[in-house]
Amino acid sequence: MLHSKLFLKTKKEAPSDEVAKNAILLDRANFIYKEMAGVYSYLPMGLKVLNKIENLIRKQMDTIGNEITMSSLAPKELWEKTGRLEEVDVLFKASAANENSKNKSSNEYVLNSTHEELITPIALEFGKSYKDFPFAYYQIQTKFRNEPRAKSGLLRGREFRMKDLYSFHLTQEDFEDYYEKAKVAYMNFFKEVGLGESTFITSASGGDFTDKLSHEFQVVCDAGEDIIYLNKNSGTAYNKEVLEIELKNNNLKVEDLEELKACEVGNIFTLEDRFTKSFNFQYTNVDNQKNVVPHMGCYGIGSSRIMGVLVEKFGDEKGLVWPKAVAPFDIEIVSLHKEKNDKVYEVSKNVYQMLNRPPLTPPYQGGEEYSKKYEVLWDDRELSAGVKLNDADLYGIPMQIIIGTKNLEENLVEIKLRHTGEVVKVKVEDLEKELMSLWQKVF
RNA sequence: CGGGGUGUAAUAUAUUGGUAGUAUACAUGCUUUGGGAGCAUGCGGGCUGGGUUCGAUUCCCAGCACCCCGACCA
Repeated sequence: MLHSKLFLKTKKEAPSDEVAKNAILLDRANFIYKEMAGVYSYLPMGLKVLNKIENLIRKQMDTIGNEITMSSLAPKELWEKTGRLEEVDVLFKASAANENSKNKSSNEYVLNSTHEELITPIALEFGKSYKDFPFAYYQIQTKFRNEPRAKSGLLRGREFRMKDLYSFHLTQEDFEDYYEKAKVAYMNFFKEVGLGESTFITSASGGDFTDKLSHEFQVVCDAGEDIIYLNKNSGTAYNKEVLEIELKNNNLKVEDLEELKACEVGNIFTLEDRFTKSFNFQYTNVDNQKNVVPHMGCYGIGSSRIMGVLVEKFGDEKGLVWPKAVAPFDIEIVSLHKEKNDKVYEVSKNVYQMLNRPPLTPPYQGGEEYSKKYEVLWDDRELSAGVKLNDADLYGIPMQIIIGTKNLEENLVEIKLRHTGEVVKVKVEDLEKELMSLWQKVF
């Protein structure tokens, strides 16, 4: 991708109305655009990051469920049926009533904050026989919650991206087995996205539905709103709200645990028959008897929140720093050319053509030749060196190849690793080889 | 939802009860190119409503928006 084709203009100054690191850096770098409190649009590079995060989620979820997309808008009757229309006070309700319009429809809708009300009627169509079970569906979608207090950039929004998966089972044993599989898939994802070492599964209260199984996935992060207690010996952690019980159950003292600030990036919990009952979701068993499906589980990951957490954890004073698994590009060529026909420009162009490959698309498998190449952003703008070097640091692309007149006189270019600041000078003809070994060092 | 703070140009800000200034960005021209270049010219501004006043961007009140703390977080 040529930088000149990207539609953006970075900002030198932080926005006056933001304090959160993720909000400031993502705004300055033009990854996101603020529409209102807790509501952001995603600009080209921000969308690339979000998509990469969500594709990593897909990769894991495809091992335990089928992807679908449900509607954002729901008829309010579905929510009435479960009694949650008035119960959930973060619910956005929409009305089609418009006195000035010829369309006299006055239907009322819900902008879904979660999709139990949608998935259960869908599942009911297909889960007719005991032979159909178990099964699971997931989606990655925009959610709407009228948070009383949206805050901290992408960390707590009123409109945000989330993966939600729902599973249906006939026995407790089968449900628990699946629940553990989901945990594994979740931790695999957190490892891949660059948060493996700082993500902990914490037991938590079951919310409004049940006091049974419920777990949160907490990333240790100063910007987080939650407090977790980590048992360093066992590697297990507890949520503040269940601390007392867990201390008792595990025969521990508070002093044995480390208190840490954390941000909840995922949760999984037991719904039992809370929703299958509401919709009278019945299946036929082997004896030709009808029963309500007894076990349903719900599993969420906040993909846009993860983007914010990554910035909070890895961003530095110069700007964003992305793990290579989700960076908008693998490499940025910072081309300090004077004009579009000088030597620096020509060398940059050759390097770009040598290294660049188009973005991977599903199923995300390139050939061997393909795997030796990279997604490259070439800063081909005719701007001063300082602007380009600072922008490159701000974007946080893992590797920079800096090509300028001085080094080129000795046939050298620089490779800079963004996350360590390490700079290596290499001969132009050795560039491809050096890149391959340095790429391994990028986190 | 309770408490606190802030609303001036696309962005960041200054000043003032009487003609609103600077920087960035943007446009044009020339000079520049290894860490946010220089000169010149140009474009562009007081959240909304009410009150006080001869006169309000400034003072007062209300609303709205945004940020922070708390409550909340299905």
